[in-house]
Parts: sequence; structure tokens; C-alpha cells
Amino acid sequence: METERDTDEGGTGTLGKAMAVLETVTLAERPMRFTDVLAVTRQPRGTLHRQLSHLVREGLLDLTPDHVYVPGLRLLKLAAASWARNDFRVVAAPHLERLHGHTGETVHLGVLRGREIIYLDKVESRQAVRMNSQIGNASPAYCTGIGKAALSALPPAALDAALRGPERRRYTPNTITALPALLAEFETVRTEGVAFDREEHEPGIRCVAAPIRDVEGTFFAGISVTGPAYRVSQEQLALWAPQVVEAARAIMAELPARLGPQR
Amino acid sequence: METERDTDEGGTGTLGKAMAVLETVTLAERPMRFTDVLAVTRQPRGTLHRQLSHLVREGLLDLTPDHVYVPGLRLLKLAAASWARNDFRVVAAPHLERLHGHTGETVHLGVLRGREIIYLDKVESRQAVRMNSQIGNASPAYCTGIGKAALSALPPAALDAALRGPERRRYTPNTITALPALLAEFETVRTEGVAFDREEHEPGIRCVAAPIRDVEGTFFAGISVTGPAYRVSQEQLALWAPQVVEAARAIMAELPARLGPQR
DNA sequence: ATGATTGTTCCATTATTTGGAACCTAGTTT
DNA sequence: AAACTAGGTTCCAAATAATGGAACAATCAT
Repeated sequence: METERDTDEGGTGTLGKAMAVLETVTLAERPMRFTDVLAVTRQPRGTLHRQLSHLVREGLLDLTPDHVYVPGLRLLKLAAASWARNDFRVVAAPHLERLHGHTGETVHLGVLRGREIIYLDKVESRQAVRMNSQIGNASPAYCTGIGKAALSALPPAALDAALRGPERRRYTPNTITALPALLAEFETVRTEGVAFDREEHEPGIRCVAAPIRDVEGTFFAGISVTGPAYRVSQEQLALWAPQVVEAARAIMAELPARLGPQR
Repeated sequence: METERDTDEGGTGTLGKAMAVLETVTLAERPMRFTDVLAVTRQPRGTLHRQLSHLVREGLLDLTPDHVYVPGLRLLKLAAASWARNDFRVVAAPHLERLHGHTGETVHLGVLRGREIIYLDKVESRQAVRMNSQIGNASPAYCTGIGKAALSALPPAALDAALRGPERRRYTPNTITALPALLAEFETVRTEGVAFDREEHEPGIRCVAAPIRDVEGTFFAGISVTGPAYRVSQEQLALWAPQVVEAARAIMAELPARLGPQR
């Protein structure tokens, strides 16, 4: 009765349904009670109750005494392990440090996942904001420096897939939302080798980014230098561009050696 | 045929089995290929293959072109969200900062989960080690400062459960492994209100910790000040103890207000 | 007390997982 | 090159777990 959905639905298989519920609860900005989840997921009461119970039993969610579902600690433990053992991040780390040493500004490492950039690492001198505020966070690819860099490296078919769907939000006055303009922007990025974020995602925040891709065409990522507009001019970013590109190149050069013949 | 296992087995339900496989791959120190996972989980080939496929489809694992399973990015995204929205951590954060301001040494916040402490947050001045090396990491409760503090606040039955099983590793010459000695130590912690880690988990690392518990007896945590033995004497730690206890008290005082009537 | 809302349990029906075996594919040896 | 081997993938009847409607219990507001 629902066989016509080939799009990336979350509800594939028992695990998929469980993950969809987990994500609903975990990514919700307000803590949810049973009825809240019920309203969002629109599943039968019995079904949802059992799914939530399983998630709690597995430590992926916690149920507080006052019947509020909150993310469980097992997620943190798993994520910490996967971060620590992520070869790409380990390979890139010294290059982030070096780039930070040259520029003095915040350096980010991000990976393209679907239409989002997931931040894998960052280096900043004196963190004014609280510590790993960024790691693991997701931002839309089409309006961030790393995102535009990664997208521009994508083969045409994959790029189409990543841009499908008309929901491109305008975060700032500079956000590029029109499809033709975006495609032109990617063309520019491809020829220049670097992408700029001219306050397109957050007002007052600029960045330069360079694409990183593996040989097999499996994954696409990027490295960037980010700074506040009042301190970092567009010209300054352009001056840093070669160093960002060089860092990306150096990381790519090390990739096959580490990611290839793994054992 | 296997109905006699009431202990916390990982294999309960489809989700439990999937999580067991995910954890096997994610917590393994070397990247695993299909056959490696097969050898560890001892499941039929067909079954395991489908489970792994589902995990990959859900973004919890990635399968590299050379057939190596690695942790997926979705874990990071979920963990980042749960960290950012963890009310306990948010409440505690300013108190960690203050304690760090008083002592100048590294301050940790950790929660008891089973027989492990999961580190939720930390504050340190100039991170010599790489950034959030600690957050999300798990350490055994019986030989860490926060762990001993949290365990000592446990009701007897729960404490028994947390100490069951004879596998208490001796990490350093100072690790307390004998059960009677441990119980005596907890008694001391209860009367004094603070726990000391006298290089019991890592050689050269000392800490003072105070327990944090909620009113309902639902969860148990702790806050600690940690330092290298060459710089921080046992006497210095004892001098800091009151401030650690005070920080724990202050956090507990704020807990019900925030965690209670949540909406 | 009474009614309304929220959360939990039950169980026949239905869909998914299971696991043995056959089947590919790539790399190695005779 | 052919035969062998090991790693990886697909198939399908049988076993198992998930589904979801409805009854039940516990809270909360009136």
C-alpha cells in the first residue's frame, strides 16, 4: 500500500523506523513527552510505545521520571569512539593545525553527507564560544564554504540529487537560493579551485574553503578558514586561498596511503 | 531455548542486535571487514550481511570501496545534538567554568552509566592534548574519581549490581581491585563527601571528585578537578575538595528547577 | 467524585528477520 | 590457463518479531 516511495524515506525496515523515531526525539529542540512524539510520527500508540521502549532499553534514549524522553548517553559514547578512530580526521588534523598557524583564524574540516555538511573537526585559538560547539553539527551544503567546495567537486548526477527539492532557505541577504545562480557559482568554484562564503549562511561570518575528494569518488569533503567580517576582509580571504588549497592538496595526497590498504 | 538470560544482554529484539553489531564495529580499534565482524559476532553470514547493510543504509556505518566498515557520520550528528541539548550539561557548565577559574586545573563532568563513567564535558585552559579528547569517552567507574563519587551515592542494591562480575582490571599499582577494600573506600567517600583518585586509573594523574545525584534517585554523576601528579600534590587536592563539593551542591540545587517541570 | 488526558498492556494478524545453502567474484596456486 | 580458495552477496521457506486496534490503568483538571 506504500510501495511508491523510492526517495530516501527513513522508514525502511525495523531499524529505519527506530532511527526515525530516535532522530525525531534527539533533534527536537524541546524535550518531548510520549504524546508529543505521537503527534509528530503519526504512528499507532502501541507501536510507538514499544519502539520508544526499545530505544530506552538500548540506551539510545532516556526516559526521565517525569515522562520526558531525552537523548541517551550511548550515543555520546559511540560518537566519541567514531570520532577518535576516524582516519580521515586523523590524517587531516596536523594540516588543520598548520593552516591555523598560518592564518590565526578558525579552521574547519567538514564532510558532505547528502545535502548537508557535517563538521568533523575544528581548530581555533581562544575559543570564545564553548568548546566543541561545532563538531558533529550539520549545516546545509549549498550556502557554506565547505559545502560549496564539496558540491562543486561532485559529478553532475550526484550534484543534481543534492540540489533536488525546492526548499533552499535564505539565511542572509547574501544566500544564493536560485538554482541557475548556484550552478554558475559552482562553475566558478571549479575553475578557481576555492569557494568563498560571503556571509551567505551567517551574517558577519566569511570563509574560504577548498574541496577534498578521494580517488574513488566515494566521499567529498572540504577544509576552510573562517572569520568574522569585521576582522577578515574579502581580500584577506583571497590571500589565504592558496594556503587553503595547499592544505586540501596535502590531505588528499595522504589519503590513499591511509584509507586504502587498511590491514 | 535461551530464556534464562535476564542480565543486560545486547541481543534483545531486532534493534538490540543491530546495536550490538554497530557497537562491535564502532568500538573496535582496528577497522573491520565483513569476515572480521563475522568472526566476532558469530552470526550466520546471511544474517550479518543484512544487518550490516541496514546499518549502512541508515548512515550508522559506512562501507568503504575496499570493503571496510567504518562508523558513519549520522552518529556524530545525533551525538552533537544530544550534547548540545543535554540539560544537565547546560546547567552544570557555568559551575565547571567557575571551578576551573579557582583551581586552574582541568575540570570534568561525568555521568554514571552502568559500570562506566561517560564524560559529558570538560574545561581546561590550554589544551595540550587535542580538543574534545575526553567528551563521550567511557572509563570504568570503580577506579576514577567521578566514578567512585557516583558509586558511593548509589543505593546498596544498585551498587551491588554495578560491582558484580570479577573483571576489575588493575590499571596502576594503586588501583583498588579487591571488593572489601572498594566497599571500605566508598564508605570513606560517603563520610567525607569527596572521592580522590590517587593515580588509580592513569599513572601520574590525580583528581578530587564530588558526587551529584538527582532527587528521584534516577541518575548519578560527578564533578572533578584533575591534574598531573608532578604539579598537583595530594594536599593541594584536599584543599580544593570543599570547592568541588560546593560546585556539586550548586549544580544539584539547580537541577530540579530545570529538569523537573519541563514544558 | 467525575470526566478528560496521558501512558501502558494485550494479542491475533501481518510483515520482517533468520540462517542454511547456493552463487558470484577476485585473488592464489598447481 | 585451469583448479582451488577465501571473501562477499543473493535467495527463500521457516521462525520470529513487529503491528495496531482496543481494552486497561494511572494522572490530572474540573
